[in-house]
Amino acid sequence: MSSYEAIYAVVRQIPVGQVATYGQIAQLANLGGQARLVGYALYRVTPDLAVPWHRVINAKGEISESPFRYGNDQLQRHLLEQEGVQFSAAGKVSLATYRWQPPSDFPADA
DNA sequence: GCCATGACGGAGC
DNA sequence: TGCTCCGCCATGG
Repeated sequence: MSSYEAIYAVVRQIPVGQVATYGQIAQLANLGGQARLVGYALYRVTPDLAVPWHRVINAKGEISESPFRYGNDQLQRHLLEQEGVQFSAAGKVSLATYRWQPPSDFPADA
């Protein structure tokens, strides 16, 4: 059993065409902002969990590469582009445009 | 049970 | 504007 369940649950709430930052996920998952745990959780996520990990990026709107993941930054970018997310020339996402805005009554814990 | 590491974030220089 | 350092918590050896 892992405490990552909350993290996965939150990530699964991210709608198509939108993205969320690690810090945002951490907050929604009641981690208080411990983005590291989110990154670690996504690090050990597997396709079996059916978690849209590709919609989670860092606070800079960039995709963090992970050579150990089954999908590299190229795949993540590709998946996002398929969902309608546009990347800047620097390979960054406009958080101001695609950042997921969770409802005020988001069931982070309940 | 302790030590080291990790898809980050924010402040400081 | 860009880089570096510290902090936070959980997992793995």
